[in-house]
Amino acid sequence: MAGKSTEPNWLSPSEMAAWRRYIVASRRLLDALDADLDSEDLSIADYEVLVLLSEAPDRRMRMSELAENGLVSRSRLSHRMKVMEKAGWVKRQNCEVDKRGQWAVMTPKGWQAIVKAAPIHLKSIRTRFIDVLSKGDQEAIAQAFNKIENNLRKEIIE
Amino acid sequence: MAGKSTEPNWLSPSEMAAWRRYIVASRRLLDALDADLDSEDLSIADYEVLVLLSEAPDRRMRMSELAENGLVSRSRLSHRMKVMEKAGWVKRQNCEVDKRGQWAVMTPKGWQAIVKAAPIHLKSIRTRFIDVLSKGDQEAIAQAFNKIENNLRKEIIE
DNA sequence: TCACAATAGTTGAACCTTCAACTATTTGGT
DNA sequence: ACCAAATAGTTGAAGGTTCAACTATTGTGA
Repeated sequence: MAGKSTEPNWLSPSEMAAWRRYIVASRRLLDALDADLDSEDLSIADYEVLVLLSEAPDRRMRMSELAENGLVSRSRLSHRMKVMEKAGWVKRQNCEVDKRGQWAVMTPKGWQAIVKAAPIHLKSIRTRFIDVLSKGDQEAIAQAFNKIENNLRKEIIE
Repeated sequence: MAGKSTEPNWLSPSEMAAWRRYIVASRRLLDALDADLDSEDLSIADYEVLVLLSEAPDRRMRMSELAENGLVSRSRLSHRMKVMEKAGWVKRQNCEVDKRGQWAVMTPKGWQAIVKAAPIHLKSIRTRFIDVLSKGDQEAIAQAFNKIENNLRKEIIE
């Protein structure tokens, strides 16, 4: 541990390359995926909420569980839910077991929306991500981001 | 090309793993990096604008060039600039050569802000990304995301 | 030179997200 | 049983982003 903690420990050129390419390409990629869903009037965020509900038993989930699995704040989900409810994709129901709670329930219309959007989004992921990469690339990414996530998770616990 | 175009071409488990880990870890990573800059009252977006300016000749750049290099819309940059100008980090100057144009100029205060924030952000990138990965991981990421970006770029031209 | 298209940049409105404060209910300790 | 703390969820305000419309200037071709 030589050197003052305030001295920047600059990235080497190859480290910088990895970081920069990751950041720049990721931003473009996400923008493209979002744009691909424009035709369905869905954002990626809303799409993901619908996917989570579609996979849940009875296509419903408690608000807080949905927020956690979707990696969004409760507040954000609450606001979003109001919009999605108005669009007719979901509705909310009181939870009998825990009277503080709410169920987020997917409606038939929500199901239709996701069934219609899924092939588009899937194709989008394929053409922009999966099909561009070799099997080896994919494995390397899975492994690398697994490490990154474990490392982040570790920090929360400490 | 067998099958109707509307039939989802589902991802295989290993493809899904690569995609999911990438998306989930990326979101967490970006959140963590943003949180690390909270102490400096900077968002990553603003930090990046300041870095671009700090590296430019005379620490100034035309608005449209700044927008393009920073991967943000002109409108967004314009709005952001107003806030950053109020914070004293940048100022705007008329461009004599092109009278439609504006220079975004970094102020000494802006320079100080970035000098102070850089070690923090760098350390953040190191501990959460670079140092977690092997040299091989880093190379694989650089290569993979290079492919992704080239593929995206290709599409724009077509 | 004139007219028309393209470019630089800004603006306001609509929309989305964050943050802190709030209500209501449940849990845990004594 | 009681009370304090924790949890579920919502809300409004403040701030950020997007979108389309707008002004001003520059480039281009006849």
